[in-house]
Amino acid sequence: MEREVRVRFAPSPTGPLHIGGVRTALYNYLFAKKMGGKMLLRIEDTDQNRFVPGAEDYIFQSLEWCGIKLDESPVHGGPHAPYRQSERKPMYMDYALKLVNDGHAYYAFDTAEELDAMRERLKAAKVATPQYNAITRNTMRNSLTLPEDEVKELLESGTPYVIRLKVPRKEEIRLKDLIRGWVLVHSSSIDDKVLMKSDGMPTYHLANIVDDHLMDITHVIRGEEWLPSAPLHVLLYRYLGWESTMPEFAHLPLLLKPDGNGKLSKRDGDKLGFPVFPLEWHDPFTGEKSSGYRESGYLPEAFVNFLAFLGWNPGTHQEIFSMDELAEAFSIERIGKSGTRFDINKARWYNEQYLRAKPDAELAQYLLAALAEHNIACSEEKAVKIASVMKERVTFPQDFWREAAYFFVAPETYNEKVAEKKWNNAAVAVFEDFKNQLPNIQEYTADNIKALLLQILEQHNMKIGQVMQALRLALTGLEAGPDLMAIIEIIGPDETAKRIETATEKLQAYIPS
RNA sequence: GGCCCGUUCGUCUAGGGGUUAGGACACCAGAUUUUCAUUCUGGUAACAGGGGUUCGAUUCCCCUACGGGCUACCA
Repeated sequence: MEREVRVRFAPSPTGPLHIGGVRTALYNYLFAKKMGGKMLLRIEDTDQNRFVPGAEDYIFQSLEWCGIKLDESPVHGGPHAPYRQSERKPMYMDYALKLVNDGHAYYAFDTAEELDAMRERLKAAKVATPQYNAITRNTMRNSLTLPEDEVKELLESGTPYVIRLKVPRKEEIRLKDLIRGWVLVHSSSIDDKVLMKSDGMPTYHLANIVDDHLMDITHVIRGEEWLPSAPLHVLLYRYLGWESTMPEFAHLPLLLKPDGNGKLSKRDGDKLGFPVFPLEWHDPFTGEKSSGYRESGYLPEAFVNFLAFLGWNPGTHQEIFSMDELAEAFSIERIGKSGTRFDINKARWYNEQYLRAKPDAELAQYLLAALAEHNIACSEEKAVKIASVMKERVTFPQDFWREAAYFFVAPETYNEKVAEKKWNNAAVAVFEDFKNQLPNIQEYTADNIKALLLQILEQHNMKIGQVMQALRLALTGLEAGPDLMAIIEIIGPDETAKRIETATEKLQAYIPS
C-alpha cells in the first residue's frame, strides 16, 4: 500500500527562522515536490514562555520569499486544522492519559527543587548520567512510588504534576534513518521524558508524535539535533499503537560556522560577517536589528540554489538549478552525512550567476529604483545601457547604483594615484581637442567616439594607452570601470565636455612641471 | 563526563577494493583588454592516524584522535 507522501516543517515561533531552518524547510519541500506529495507547516508553540511576537509571520514571509509553497498551514488551512499546537492543546491529554492507563507513563509531582536535589545527589555519587529514569524514579514522588489514594488526593487537590514516559530499563531501540542507516540506542540512556507539562501543555516529544500521526506524516525530515531523541519518539509510536504507520526519519547534518566551531545559530546574528537570517529581523524586545539575505541583495533563486547545495548534491557537475530542477533531481539518499561549514563566498558567486542570467531590461529596474530614491531622472533606455555594461561586474542589485553613480553624478574627488601617474599636459591637450570635436560626431556611438579619439591621438603622435587612464579619471574619478567609450556614449557629449573641463581645473596641481 | 553522529583539496563535494582520486567556490599564473572586472587557458591543493581483512585499501572492519549534536516541565 503506497501512502501519499506527506512531510511537515515544524518550527517554533521563538524568533526569526534561521538559515539552517530554511534549509530544512527547503529539503522537505523538494522531497514533497519530487514525490508528488504534500508539505505542511505546523507551528510548535507549546512553550508559551518563549513566544516572540512577529516570529510566526516572519516564518511565513521567509518561506514565501524562497518560493517554498505550503499545502497546509495555519494560514493556508487544511484538513488537519488547527496547525498551531497551542490551538490543539485539548487533544494531547487524552493520549497522555492513555499511556498512563496502559502503564507506559505516570504522574510525577516532584518540584523543581526536588529535581535539582536529585541531580546534585547523583552527581555527588559520581553517576555518569544523572537523570530521571528507571532507577531514580523509585526515589521520587510519583504515581509509581506513592500510594494510590495519595496520588488521587494530590490530583484532586490540584497539585501541579507532569506526566512522564516510563522508559523501560533494558531495551535496545532500533531506528532506521534514511541518511545514516540503522541507529541503535539502549533505553538506559534515555530518561523518563516529560510528556505533559504542569501547565497542561504537551512537550515537543508528545506533541510532535501525536500531530505527525494525526496529520498522516510519512517522512520526518529534520535537523540532526533531534537524532538523540528519535529513539524516544519510536517508543512513543510503539506505546501509542502507531508503529505500523510510523513515519520514516531523515536527520539532516547541521550547518556549522565557517570555522567549523559549533553549529550556526540565531545568536550569531551578524557576528560572522554574513546574515544568518533570510530576511532582516527586528528583535521586538531588544530593538536589535539583524540583516537578512533579501535585504543584502541576494536573489531568492540564488539563495535557494546555494542552500540546496549545502549538504546535498545531484551527483552531476551541474551547479545552477532552478527550484523545479532541484525538486526533479532531489533525493534523500544524496544528502551528505557530515556537518557542513558555511561559506558565504559561494553564495556571492551564485548571486552573480543569477544576476547575469537576467535580461538587461530587468536589471535596469534595480537601477531605476535606486535612482528614484535619489530623485534622479533617467530614461528606461539609458538605464538598460548602464545595466548592460555593469552586469558583468556586480554581485548585488544595489551595485548598479553603488558602483555606477558616476553615470549620473560628476566626480567630486579623483583617485590620487592615477592623477599623479597619468595626468599631464600631453593628455590634457588631447582632451581639449577631443572635447571640442565631440559635437561633430554624426552618430554618437561608442565606436565613433573611439574613432575620433584615435584620430586626435594620431595628430598628437600618441597612443591610446597613454591617455585612457587619465580620461577615465577625468570622467569618473576612478581607476577602474567598464568600457570608457561606452561611458562617454551614455553620459553624452555635453556632460563629457563639462567633466573634462572640471578635471582640467581641479587636477592642475598634478601636472608634472 | 555519558550517549549518539560524523571525518576526501582552505570550503562545498563526486567517487569507490586496482582511478593520473573528478567537479565547483576561493586562490595563483598566463592570454585577451584602454583600466578593473568578465571571459578563456593552465596551476597549487585532499582520502585524519594506527591496526586488521585482502594479491591489492582512500574505499570493508576495529581502535585512537579530532569535530559536531544531545544530555530541561526548550524546541
